[in-house]
Amino acid sequence: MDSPTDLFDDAASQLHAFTPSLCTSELPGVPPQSNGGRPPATFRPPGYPLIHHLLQPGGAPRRIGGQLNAHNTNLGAQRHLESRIMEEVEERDGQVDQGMEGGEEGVMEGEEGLLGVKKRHSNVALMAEWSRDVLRVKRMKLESMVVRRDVETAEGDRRRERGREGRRREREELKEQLEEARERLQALQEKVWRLDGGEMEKESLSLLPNSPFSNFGNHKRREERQKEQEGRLERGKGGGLHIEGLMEGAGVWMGCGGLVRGEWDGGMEGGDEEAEEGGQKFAQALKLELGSAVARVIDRVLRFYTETTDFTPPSPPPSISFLPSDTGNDGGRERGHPADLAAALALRRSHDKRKANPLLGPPLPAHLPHSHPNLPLHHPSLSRPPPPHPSLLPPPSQPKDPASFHPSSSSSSSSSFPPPPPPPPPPLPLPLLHYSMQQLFSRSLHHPQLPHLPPSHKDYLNADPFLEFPPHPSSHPSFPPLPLLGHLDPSLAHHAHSDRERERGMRGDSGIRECLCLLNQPRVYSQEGLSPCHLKKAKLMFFYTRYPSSNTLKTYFPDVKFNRCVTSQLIKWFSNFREFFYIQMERFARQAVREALTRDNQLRMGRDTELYRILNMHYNKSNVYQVPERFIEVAEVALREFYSAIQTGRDSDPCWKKGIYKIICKLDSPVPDAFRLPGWPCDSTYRRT
DNA sequence: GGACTCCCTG
DNA sequence: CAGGGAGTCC
Repeated sequence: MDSPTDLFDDAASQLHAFTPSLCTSELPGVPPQSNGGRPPATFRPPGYPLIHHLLQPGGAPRRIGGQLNAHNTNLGAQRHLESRIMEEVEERDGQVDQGMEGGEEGVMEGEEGLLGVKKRHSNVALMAEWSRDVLRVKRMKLESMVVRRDVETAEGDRRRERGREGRRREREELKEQLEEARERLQALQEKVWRLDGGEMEKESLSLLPNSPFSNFGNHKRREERQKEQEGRLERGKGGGLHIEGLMEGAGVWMGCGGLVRGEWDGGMEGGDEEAEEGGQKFAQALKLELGSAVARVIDRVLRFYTETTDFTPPSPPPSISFLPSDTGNDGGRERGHPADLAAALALRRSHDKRKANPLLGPPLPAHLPHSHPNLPLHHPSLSRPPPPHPSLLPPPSQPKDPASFHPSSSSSSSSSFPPPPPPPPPPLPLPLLHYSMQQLFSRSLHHPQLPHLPPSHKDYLNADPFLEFPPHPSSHPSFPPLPLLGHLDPSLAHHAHSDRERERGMRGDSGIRECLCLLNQPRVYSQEGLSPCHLKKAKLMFFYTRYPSSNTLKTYFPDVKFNRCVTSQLIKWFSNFREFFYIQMERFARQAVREALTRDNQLRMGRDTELYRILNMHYNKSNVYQVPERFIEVAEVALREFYSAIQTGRDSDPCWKKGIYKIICKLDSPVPDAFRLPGWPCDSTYRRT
């Protein structure tokens, strides 16, 4: 963690372990056990994970941060711009010659134009966008250079014959084309800026005259500017860093510039073999330089925010800090450590972008008591075997139990409703630098330090006996996120952790854990009303408790400011849940009576039954929470009670359901502690990412 | 009387 | 899912 490159690498690796795209379902054909539910190593190899795509021969325009959230209005325009830029590069394939040298100069100056804008633009989010734009331009340049080298090699013989005169003509044509391209780029840039809210200063467009395809030559001017920039960077260290310093000081192209002027140019001036050799050298050096330069940029930006946040909190309580003060001397845990920040940034970003996405990874009840002490296993009116009833201990993974109760069991549709497959994982938001920085920091400031956690919130960081993993965590959508595991059950976390450690080259994740710890802390400001997220949580809670007390509700909705209205609304919700539950039970029980399904196993609610599907659809619509076995047991009890009452004619009594209600209300089980987490399950922090 | 629940209705 | 009436329990 000494060099910025290492730092960047480490942060990226940590991000890797928590990125939402790391879902096997997104990568068909990839054995889950081999990658732990994450993409194959080729997706982002160690070394420069985030810039790997930059170094692909074909440019591999896989946009790391391409998946912006829906409310980012720049997304479309930026993607468009990017693709157009790539087209520009491809258009020049086979045409680019030494004239590009001037184009490179244009890149440099274009960057400076960008940087000049950044200096005036304090918006953090935009800065991040800018940084990506800069990187994109650089990538484009890299690709054009590689393409140029290939073209040079292929056309070497021909060029030898044509001689210098032909090249001169080519160069002139190129200039024209480049000029044309420059204008198109300008138009695209203007579009982007307009989308940015139009608050860019006119000067921001200074990029355009200095675009990558103009201003041939003029090295001297550039060097002077570099010196000037370095000077500014030094000054910035004294009085607060400027964004320009971050970017310029990274010296992304300084090393390459030397190569361009030296070996590359020399090769071009000399023989063709020399040119080829120089080109290869240049390409190699370019790769290396680009990798480290990007790392430096990231590092500087992160460092910038680390330092900036030291003095910019709007009204932070005295005790507030990003990380606990007693986290030891681990470098990765240092307050505001860039790696930590990078990880947290990505988490916050994914959080912000996937508010509406389904949760992933809630627990299953582990060590679940398979028979409740008050569980009515056998109704006297039913000619069933005495308890323990075998149907209350169903094999959880029965693919298809022909004897299971199917609501429309007479039809072939009875088993045609397996639980729908989990929805595809949300797109991968990976960029490190965006408005999420602001989100992260503003939110972090609202989080008290860990030591200030109220006892009740420290408790739920402990192991939870009702947490359980699916048989194949790596491939199951309910696999909880590592941080949650770590908080809830260290032993469970260990298993997942070890896999991730292997993948990440045995790097520690203490830093990211701290960040997640931070994000998991309760909000200082309670919410007045109930949100759809609360409704979602309430529905999932129904899997465990049908009759929660108001105190229980208060416990499990810590981020809600309770008043009479909110309390009664929550209670009303559960009343509605029960109503739906009982209606379904009665409905399917009556159907069973009609079809004379008297055998025990015909009154079961397997996971492949219609009844299960309906209940799952109602309480777990996104189907990303595995219905706990306990709930299935309770539902089966209710089903049998209804069946028994109907079969024996007790349903003629107006109060015939009351006995059933009384039985069911005794079957409540504890709600997993994960439900106590504020923001759960909607907060992406708690999802498998 | 307050809290809670069920039932009905929209 | 919410509103409201009616019933029950403490």
